[in-house]
Amino acid sequence: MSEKNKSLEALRKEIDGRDSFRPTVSPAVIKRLPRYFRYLRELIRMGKSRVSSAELSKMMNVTASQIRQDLNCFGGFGQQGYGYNVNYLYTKICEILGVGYGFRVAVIGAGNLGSALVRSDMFEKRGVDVVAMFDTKPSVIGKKIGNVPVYSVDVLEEKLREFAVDIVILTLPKEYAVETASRLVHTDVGGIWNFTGKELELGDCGIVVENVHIGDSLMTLCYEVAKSMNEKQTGDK
Amino acid sequence: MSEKNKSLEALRKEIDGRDSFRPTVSPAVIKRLPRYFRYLRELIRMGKSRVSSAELSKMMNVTASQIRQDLNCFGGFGQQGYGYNVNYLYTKICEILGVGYGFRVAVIGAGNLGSALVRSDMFEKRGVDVVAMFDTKPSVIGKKIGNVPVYSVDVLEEKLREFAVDIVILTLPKEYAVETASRLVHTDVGGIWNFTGKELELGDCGIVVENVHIGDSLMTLCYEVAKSMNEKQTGDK
DNA sequence: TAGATTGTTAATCGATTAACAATC
DNA sequence: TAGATTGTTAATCGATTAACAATC
Repeated sequence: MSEKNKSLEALRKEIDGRDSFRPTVSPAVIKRLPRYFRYLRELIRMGKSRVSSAELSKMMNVTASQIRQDLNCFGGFGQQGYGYNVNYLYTKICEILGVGYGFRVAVIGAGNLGSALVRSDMFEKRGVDVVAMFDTKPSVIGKKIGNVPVYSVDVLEEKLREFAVDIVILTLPKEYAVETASRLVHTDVGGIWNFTGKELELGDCGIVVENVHIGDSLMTLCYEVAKSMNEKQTGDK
Repeated sequence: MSEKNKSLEALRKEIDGRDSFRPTVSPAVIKRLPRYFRYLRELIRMGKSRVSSAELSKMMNVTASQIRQDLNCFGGFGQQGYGYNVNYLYTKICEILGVGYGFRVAVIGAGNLGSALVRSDMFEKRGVDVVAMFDTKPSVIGKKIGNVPVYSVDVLEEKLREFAVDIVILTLPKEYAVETASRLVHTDVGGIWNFTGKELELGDCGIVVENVHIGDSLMTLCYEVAKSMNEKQTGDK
């Protein structure tokens, strides 16, 4: 952090009376953070220890200006004349994103999608532990899916408490989305990763919701493909 | 379409010499179209035949202004004093997005994710046909996964031609992403829905790419959860 | 006709880019 | 020191919202 930032921070503390402080960062920036995370991992894998915003911008196909602007929202992670230390920057991005915070997740719905997610390396890569799954089907209850035990949804609240679950992943049919979410409101769960297709609006109940619609991405692709076919046909572009 | 728009369209044709014309619509609008698609379906399911931008805005948690602005990018689908006819609007959105165009897709990589996608109702809902899967594992080649036959990647080009595949879904390990994509460049495939984690940059080869990173969405959720925990702890907000 | 609601323009807001002084 | 590259401000660009005239 630069000297200037330090004094600004000090000033803020006086006004604010708090030590820990996360400045409000624009949603556009936050949505880009995981991408930095991925590319920094890649750089580490490649054995690079140093990177400039110009290099990174070429890799990521964005402007160097945007990279510097984005990173600066969280502090001065670079050094003039040198660039960014890859490992340090990676550590910082991890801190910001809560990687290695040890978040504990449970999956409700042990169907195709839920099972596929659990069997992937997605969670491990991000320092997130999958501790339990839940389903209603007797044939899966008591079994394990990729090392994760499956419980009956009847014991949901109990097990969530037992495992100190932070985040719940909903991969059950959309019909059950709302009732399940309302059960979660009375637990200590802090976030819902919602694949049900039913967009949840939990208001100000202390649970953060991320609604996922994979199909939307397919549709925008279809739009682009249709457009490109049209252009080819009409000899355009 | 209003009278005014009609004459503008006529004027454009003169300048332009073409009949079919898709105006350039901003990416922000395009990304919102699938959401309109979903909510219109919901309205149809509910038996509503008419909706105003104000009603829809309440349902979708966006401004009525945005809805009118968005829809108008593609033509005047509404009627002053009345609102929008749900079925007509749905038809139009479907046309724009290529739903019912009969896109044919193939999945390369019959692992957990590929299988889960194929077994979901996502494609059916959007009028997309899954015609083939490909893998290298002898144990799955020749089998069917949810009605879809699995072929060896050795016969990829041949089968893509045979089935007239428009879009390929990549659900194989990221190591094979680039080599597989380069094979696709020499086929008639128009789009790639890429789940490999390796971001593909195919440049101007006529193939549209949509890179999907589900994990990114998990990470932004983690960010928000961490922030919210912090705020609770510091008694903030 | 009166009421309602769109289509559309103009105003605002936010996000990106360019530029350069600060500084390592 | 000179060269490189950040941090940061100012300029530009794009997207959203507000407002209202057009019109069903």
